Amino acid sequence: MNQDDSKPGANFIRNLIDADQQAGKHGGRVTTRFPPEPNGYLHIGHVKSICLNFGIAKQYNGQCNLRFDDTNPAKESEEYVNAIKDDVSWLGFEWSGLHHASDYFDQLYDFAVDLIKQGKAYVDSSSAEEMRSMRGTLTEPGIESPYRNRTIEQNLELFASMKAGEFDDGEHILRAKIDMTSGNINMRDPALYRIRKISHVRTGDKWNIYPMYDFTHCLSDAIEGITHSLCTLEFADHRPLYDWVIDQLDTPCHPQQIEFARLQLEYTMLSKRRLIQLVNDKLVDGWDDPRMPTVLGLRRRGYTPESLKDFCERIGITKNDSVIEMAVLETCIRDDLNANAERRLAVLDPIKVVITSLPKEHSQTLSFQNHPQDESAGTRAYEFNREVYIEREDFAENPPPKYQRLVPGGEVRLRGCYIIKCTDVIKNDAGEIVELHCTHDPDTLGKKPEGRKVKGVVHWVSAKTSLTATIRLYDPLFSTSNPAAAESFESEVNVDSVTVMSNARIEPSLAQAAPETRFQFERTGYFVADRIDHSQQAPVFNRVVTLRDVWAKP
RNA sequence: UGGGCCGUCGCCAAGCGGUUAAGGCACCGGGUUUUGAUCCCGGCAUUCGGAGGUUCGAAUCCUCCCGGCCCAGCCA
Repeated sequence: MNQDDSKPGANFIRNLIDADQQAGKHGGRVTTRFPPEPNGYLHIGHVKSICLNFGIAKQYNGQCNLRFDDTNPAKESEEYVNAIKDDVSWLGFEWSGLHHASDYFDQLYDFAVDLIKQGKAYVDSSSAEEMRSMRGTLTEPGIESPYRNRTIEQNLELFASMKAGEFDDGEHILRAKIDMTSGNINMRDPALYRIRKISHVRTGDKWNIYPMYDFTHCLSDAIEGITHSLCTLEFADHRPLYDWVIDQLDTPCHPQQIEFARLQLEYTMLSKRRLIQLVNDKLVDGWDDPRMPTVLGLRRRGYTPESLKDFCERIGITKNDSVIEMAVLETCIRDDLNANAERRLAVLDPIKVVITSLPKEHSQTLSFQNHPQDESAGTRAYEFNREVYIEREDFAENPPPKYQRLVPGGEVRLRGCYIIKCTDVIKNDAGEIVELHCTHDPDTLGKKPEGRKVKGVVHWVSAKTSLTATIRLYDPLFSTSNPAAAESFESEVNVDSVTVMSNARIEPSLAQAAPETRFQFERTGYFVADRIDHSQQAPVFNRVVTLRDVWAKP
């Protein structure tokens, strides 16, 4: 429904790039990159960054690379690399170049040697603890390492030996020689290379030393000709170092690092470390659990790429430390599915209704519209019999005020069918309602009843032709709006966040739905055929989101 | 209390010296409706964290103050 090329909203980064374009910076070229570390699955926070980087490249007819920041072999794996590529593709983005920071290890090493030759980097043989104690504190300057004045020749030799594997992890480290008294701790002789005698997914055992983020990222950007290097706010303090490294070395260009605020969403938590914890502690069923804020989780839940992109467009890009309400995300998927999902009937918690005014063998084929606002979606045949199921909560013996569904002696319309009147409530020995007896008004099919108004409309399925299905309903994974702020976020987990309706009844065609097909089950919400568990024999649907419901509001 | 960053409606967010201070979400009405959905129409900041100052004119410039976020990995 949305025209795909609607103008993106203004934000400070686009304003800045407009100014760069105006000034002819980079010859008018715009190149961005999305640079994840392959140490976990992507979540909706990454989607914000992906939409920004790819969106800007598209807007300015530029390029956007996908680059894996794989400089810490201890944490990274191929599994994550593949998952990240799948997620970006599923979102609908195509990267211009696919790179790995490890592709640049040779060049990076040469840059480091260059720095040593300029006297701007040195090998420090202090232990990690010693380094920490010499770094100073937030308010006190650090002190210089006793190894800071080694000669260029000594440094060159030591660094070569580090590379050759002559030392163990932690024995030495390559540091930039900047300023131990800087107010910015990142400038107090930051580490550039550390010894890590473990093999790397892509470079195997070739390297005994691996470059640090601060040395790698800026140079990788420069090597790729990135013009605008967009990252989150916590890297703002690293920008002076980013610029320092590039300024010392002979690089193809000097990208501009620009920081924006990370996404924060209510009732969830976007921290890789903690998401891993949820998975490992089995608080969720995996990275693709429909309650997870991961791309895989949102996908399985039924969110569409379009809805996520719409979400990113709506929340904007700023440096404000803002927290987005869940309602925004839900509105995005409702808007998409309202326009694009076909309607079906399904009863989550069925109760049988016998229409006693109809003969036992009554069978009638009705025609239902697949979409109320879109004729082109067509119609489908829908069978009506003497026995149907309606939602248990659509009948009330003692209705609350303003209840407009079925009550004893009351009338309600079966959606797309007749108006029925409840004549008897059948209970078992325990006093539970097991069945309702109703009569129908034969003169109300496709027309309003004579002389009275019947407000309530209730969805239903035929007892004879409907199929049993499993339908999962979800609530937020956390019971508090800011679980990350809690002492132990795991105690904030909402233990009742999944409700499995295993006796739901669905109209028969639904069993044939391909996995990941989305529908609106009228009056109960938007649902998706589960991409893993759904089959024709055992249909399984997940509720993506409920319909907006003014009546249900607390 | 060192350095960096941020404060515009309940939640986001445009705005960049002259606007009646956009828009979205949420909320509150009202209309249409065989989904209490959708859709439509209307309402919703005389005010921009606070106080001073500059200016004919300030959310936009200056000063001070208040509040919040980030940084002391051989993680990214």
